[in-house]
Amino acid sequence: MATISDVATRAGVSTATVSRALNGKATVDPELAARVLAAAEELGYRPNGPARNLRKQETAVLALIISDVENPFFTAIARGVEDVAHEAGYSLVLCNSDDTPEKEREYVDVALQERVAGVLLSPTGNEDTATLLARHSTPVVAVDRPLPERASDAVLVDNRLAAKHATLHLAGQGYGRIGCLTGPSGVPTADDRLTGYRDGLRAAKVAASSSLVRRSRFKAEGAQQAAHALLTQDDPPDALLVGNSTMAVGVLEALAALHLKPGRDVGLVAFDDAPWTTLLDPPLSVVAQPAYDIGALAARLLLERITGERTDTSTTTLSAHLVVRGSSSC
Amino acid sequence: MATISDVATRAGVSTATVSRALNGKATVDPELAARVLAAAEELGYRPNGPARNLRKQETAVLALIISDVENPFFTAIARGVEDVAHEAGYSLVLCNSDDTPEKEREYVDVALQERVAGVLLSPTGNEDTATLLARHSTPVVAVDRPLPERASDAVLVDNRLAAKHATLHLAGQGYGRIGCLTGPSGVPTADDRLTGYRDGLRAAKVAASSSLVRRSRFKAEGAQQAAHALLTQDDPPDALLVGNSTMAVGVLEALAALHLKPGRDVGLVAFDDAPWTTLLDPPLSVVAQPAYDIGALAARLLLERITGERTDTSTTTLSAHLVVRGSSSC
DNA sequence: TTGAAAGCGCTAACAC
DNA sequence: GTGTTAGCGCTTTCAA
Repeated sequence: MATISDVATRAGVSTATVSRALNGKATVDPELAARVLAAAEELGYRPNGPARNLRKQETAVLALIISDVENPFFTAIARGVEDVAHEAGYSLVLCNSDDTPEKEREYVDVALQERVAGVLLSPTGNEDTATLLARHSTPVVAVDRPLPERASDAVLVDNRLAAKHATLHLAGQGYGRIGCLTGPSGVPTADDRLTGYRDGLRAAKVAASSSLVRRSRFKAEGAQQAAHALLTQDDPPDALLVGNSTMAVGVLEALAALHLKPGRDVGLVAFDDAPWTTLLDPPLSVVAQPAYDIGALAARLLLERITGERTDTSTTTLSAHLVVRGSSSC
Repeated sequence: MATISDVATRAGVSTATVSRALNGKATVDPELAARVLAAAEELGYRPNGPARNLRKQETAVLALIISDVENPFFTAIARGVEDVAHEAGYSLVLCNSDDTPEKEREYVDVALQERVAGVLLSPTGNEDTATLLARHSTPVVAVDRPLPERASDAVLVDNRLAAKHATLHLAGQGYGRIGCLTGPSGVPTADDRLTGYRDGLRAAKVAASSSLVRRSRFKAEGAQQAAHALLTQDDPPDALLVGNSTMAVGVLEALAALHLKPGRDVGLVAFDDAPWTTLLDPPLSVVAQPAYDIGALAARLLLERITGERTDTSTTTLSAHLVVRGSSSC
């Protein structure tokens, strides 16, 4: 593959001039610049990224570490990040941590090695990855979940408030035994939603009971089992606040298997809007999170920090909004 | 950030020894190796990726260029690719081409610049990106769609046959005016599905009519409009083969707006299985594609080519299978 | 405005 | 088994 000196030879100039011409530096004779451009074109020259990165001690790459690209919520975030990154001339390395501290740690290591310009991290709650990044002074923005014990930029959603609103809504619809199916303990979003749910019960003066709360991974399968257990126990809930749209699939399957109809038999509100929620009968009430915006904003913050435009740390909390549909009214 | 010579100094050895020790070369005195490891650990040393990449003239990075990560089919592919890549110690750069030749071209340029080890490409049908890659002898594997006019590795799905089967199934269920809603002209998967649909009509001896065929982007919105137009015209179809699950959302919305029920009023089969398809009433019949496997296999092929284990080009065509549910029987 | 030359951090000959 | 050294391809002083 052609190098900068091949181009220089062909254009009859030095490599310095080629570099300057190709990078659009002002101080280059137009005629020489044209010759350089032509030579580069003829040779199909592409600057060697690693060489440039080494020399400049910086790369135009961001890393996005999320739990799972197959989760539509994270996909939307990824899309937001990618759009902004691409716009700014940055590439995006995608990493699935599967919510395991080991994989997260491994990916942070890769990011550090490759000297990525910055990292967007939806942390598992594992402390050392954050300190690791800090030690190497790589800019980080926490996405969807805060970084434990460390002041860093973060773009979050007010899950607690959203869960409270959703719970109040269910109570207002006349459901009296409202349950909650949330994600694993220790995952901030899961915990916040549970706390918000309890806030809601309290505000609505509805009795809380630990038998109405279940946790599972943020996946359909676990949620299905948990929902089944919840609905077949003594004194089952008559409504359910569900942790995300993937879990909602499991819950809806469990309901169908028990011949229970959403809304009529069991009131339902799930976190995350998804295109298919309106197709159900009845359509699913949801807490819609601005996932794309989270990603786009986080990427913008990260870029600002990378370029040094901003040095103070900021936590932005976006709000989610309740979309009431048929599944939450008897 | 600590460099290899910092580690060398601290361990009291040369940089060569550090390099050897850290890369697990056999010929290093165990005691020295231990000292090196300790020094590296103490300094929080991370080898400089760009420097190593420059020196070795290779990177452990793959690029995945797909039309849209928000499409669950591509997401599943991405996940398959990432799992295999990660297993082999490779990172993955994610690129959304939005099915535009310009963005695709742009991303191929980036991949070339960064000297990625290989590219997984779901091409728009634009010829020059393929030749570009070939000119620079970067290994490529085409994913989901073949590379135009060029012998390269490819992992495809037999869309034509699958579409034929689906159409035959609809005909067998007694639908007599079967329509087809597929993707943009020129996108091979869209065209193949249309061809297969026509194969099916012919085999079933059902009359074909161009008024029963519509195209739109592989998105819900376009599909909704197209479906609406199709269903409100004179002599509307009584069944529809739909191009993918995203389009299916649009079609189902259009049906609901017209108070038409899938199955009873309009038979429906859509490409791509999705978790929510079983939640509908009636559940949606689909053509399930092995998306994760496509990604995983493509990544494996690419890695084999990168390492030189394989030099002959191969085209693997996986088959999709029809999953009959309620939406395709009156 | 242009060129010569140093050097980013690493690995791989090569010499010892 | 270990050290010395060249050089990957680029950008950026520094001189001219």
